[in-house]
Amino acid sequence: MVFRQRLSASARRAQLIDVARVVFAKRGYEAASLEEIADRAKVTRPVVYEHFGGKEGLYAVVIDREMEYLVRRIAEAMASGTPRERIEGAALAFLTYVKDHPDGFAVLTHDAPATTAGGGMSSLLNDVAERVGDVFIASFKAAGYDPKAAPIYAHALVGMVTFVGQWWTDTRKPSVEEVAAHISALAWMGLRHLPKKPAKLTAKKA
Amino acid sequence: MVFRQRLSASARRAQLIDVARVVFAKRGYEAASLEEIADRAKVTRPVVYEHFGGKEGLYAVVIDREMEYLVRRIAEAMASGTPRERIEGAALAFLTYVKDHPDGFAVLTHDAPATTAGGGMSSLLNDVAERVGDVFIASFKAAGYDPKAAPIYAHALVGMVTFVGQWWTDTRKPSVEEVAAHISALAWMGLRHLPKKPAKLTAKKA
DNA sequence: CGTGTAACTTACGTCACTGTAGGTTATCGT
DNA sequence: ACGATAACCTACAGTGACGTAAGTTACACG
Repeated sequence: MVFRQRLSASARRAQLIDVARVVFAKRGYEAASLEEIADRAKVTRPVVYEHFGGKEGLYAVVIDREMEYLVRRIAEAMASGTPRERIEGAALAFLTYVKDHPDGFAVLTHDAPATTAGGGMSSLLNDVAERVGDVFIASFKAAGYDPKAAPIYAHALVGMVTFVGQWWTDTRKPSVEEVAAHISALAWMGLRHLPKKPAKLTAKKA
Repeated sequence: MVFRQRLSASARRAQLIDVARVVFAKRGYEAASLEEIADRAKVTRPVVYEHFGGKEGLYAVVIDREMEYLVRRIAEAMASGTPRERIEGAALAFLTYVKDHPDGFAVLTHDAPATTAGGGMSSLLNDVAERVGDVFIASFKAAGYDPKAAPIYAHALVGMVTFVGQWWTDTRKPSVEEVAAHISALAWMGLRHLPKKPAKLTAKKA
């Protein structure tokens, strides 16, 4: 006979969010079922409805938490330093997130539910790219580049690190520092001037 | 009273594939229903089962067709020329595909069904990146680079163009040639040596 | 030591979709 | 013109998930 522990509202809420993140990561939004989430939390479905109103509500909370965290980390990494250091820092921050929060990353890469009837599905990471784009616009103006091109580069960089992150999740072979060095070398120097062995960035504190 | 045209087996098959691509593009695999596909084709569900055995079978055919086409186009674009021309050609080929076959592209970017119980979901474009990686390994060896890093760059480039392609699908503002010029400039020269206005590649015949 | 409230469960109704069995109609070849 | 066959449809059974109503149990607090 298992002890069916009875948790406080906030504790159960937190636990459900954790469990939901895992399930959404594994199955994607559509294929995930509240049944599985409730089962894993050793609870029945009505509990989930009580706390989050339904599947969409729970998903929204998970997403919001994850986006918040990721964007904050990237923003911190790009807050100071030379342009090159910002790029490398952002790449490292992103890949570190991929390493330390694989489930969260998986949720962000999977399809979001089709909310608005009009368009298709939007990758959550598009939002991240847009925020990066805002940062780029300022830099582009300052450097005399066409600010209309900024979104292109922002999305390109986010796409780079996202795709590499997905690949790295499977292989896990080179360290994130090494991978980040390669990526930022590509982004900064280009294939034309690629160094034989990119120098790793010294790890940041915290 | 609408003429319920009776088609030959192969014609109906072709039509169903076309319709299915649109529906899978809009809804993603999980949320797509054979019901909607059959309705749009002015047919009832059993017809679909007769031809493809079910949802997975139909999806498999759509995917196979699309992958085949995309990979062929990229391979052609990377078949000859200087390294830089190959990069730019590949980017342009990819973006042209995005422009001319938005539904196919959407299908490829959406989640694939979780076939194997073990892992998560695999983006279809990972396969594309792997094939590009094979091409890169040869070039890397020839140029004296570590071939183990080749997959990183391959995935980075595919991710770049994929993400930008997704963004471009929404905005449709700069022409694909312009976008391809920006992307290949980034990939080749890097942010460090970015030109003020990347030169467009002359359009290829056919 | 009761008692009220928060946490949780059992039970139910509904819906959308899948997959299949068996019957119906158009159309092609002769 | 008329059968044979391919193309198609109606109808049904089953499944899994969503969402809700009403009842039950554990725990805090006077």
